[in-house]
Amino acid sequence: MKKTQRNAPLPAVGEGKRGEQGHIGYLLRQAGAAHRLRMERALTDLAVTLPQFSVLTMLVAYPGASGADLARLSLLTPQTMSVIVSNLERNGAVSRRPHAVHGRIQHIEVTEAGRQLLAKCRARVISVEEELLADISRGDEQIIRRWLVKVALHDNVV
Amino acid sequence: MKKTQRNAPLPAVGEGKRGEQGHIGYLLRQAGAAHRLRMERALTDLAVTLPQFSVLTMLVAYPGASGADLARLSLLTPQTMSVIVSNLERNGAVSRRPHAVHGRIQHIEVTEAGRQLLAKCRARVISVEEELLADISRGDEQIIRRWLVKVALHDNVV
DNA sequence: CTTATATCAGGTACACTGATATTC
DNA sequence: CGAATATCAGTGAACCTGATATAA
Repeated sequence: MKKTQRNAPLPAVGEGKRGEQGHIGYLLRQAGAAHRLRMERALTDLAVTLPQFSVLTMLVAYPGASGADLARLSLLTPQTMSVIVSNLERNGAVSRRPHAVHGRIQHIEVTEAGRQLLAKCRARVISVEEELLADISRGDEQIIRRWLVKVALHDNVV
Repeated sequence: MKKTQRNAPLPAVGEGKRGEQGHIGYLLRQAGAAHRLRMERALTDLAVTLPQFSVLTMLVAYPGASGADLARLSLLTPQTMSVIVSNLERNGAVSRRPHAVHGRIQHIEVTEAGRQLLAKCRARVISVEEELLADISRGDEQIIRRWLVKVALHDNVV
């Protein structure tokens, strides 16, 4: 009668009562959380956190961005971004350099060690990312991509 | 809250060089982060964090789940989940109750105050969630939903 | 004087590992 | 004993608000 309840795992996201038809925000949250956790675990060996990986990636796309720039891109406060950048700097992945002419601004740049680190991160992460699109048709992929961009942008303003 | 803006901003997610065709993981990360931030800000007045909201939601779906159950559902360690539940308990939103028969297990239940709090959270969050599907056709919505569930589940096993 | 930038100081919630106790 | 559960202790990265200093 009372079998072990420990081996009776609760149904997860897509298996519950409302399942696939549940709140879209719930589904996005679960998907984002699952992906984030897989990413974090793929990067633990390299002692790189996901925010750090994200900042490194942004810095390669926009070399010499300032802390304020990065904060705006990530929708974070300058103070929070400063912590992340400081941790990267402590690990030798980036360096701060004062703006040539204009006063307070600090350019942030990826060091050579940082580039190598980023390359390693990408190698670790590639299989995780490939899984995201496994068995998805090109047409569906475009629909999903457009939606993700729309969600990401939506209200940078507000 | 937050302060930003004003200076020539860098192009964001969908506007960059690769834009919509960038790494799908990057797009998912940005979309998830943007949604998470909007949610957090919608909930700040209620002093509820997103992990707390998520746990409350799960507890309503699976009343009396244990900390270990919740940890498995969220892909977190039992210790981490214990912290989140403790914070909810401190705020009177949930209560722990020892299992009638079996020893160590603690059932966690949403209190009446917790239910009311959750209702308020949902009211705050509803507009954020509605935006997610604005201008999305029913057909595309189904494609997106299926993909999100697939991403969320994917490797609960591994 | 106003705005943008950076940074210091302080605090909280999450997330991890490791160790311990209890129960089945 | 081993497996599952809960919890204590400690650490760290990330997030916030508020205050301060500097520069355009």
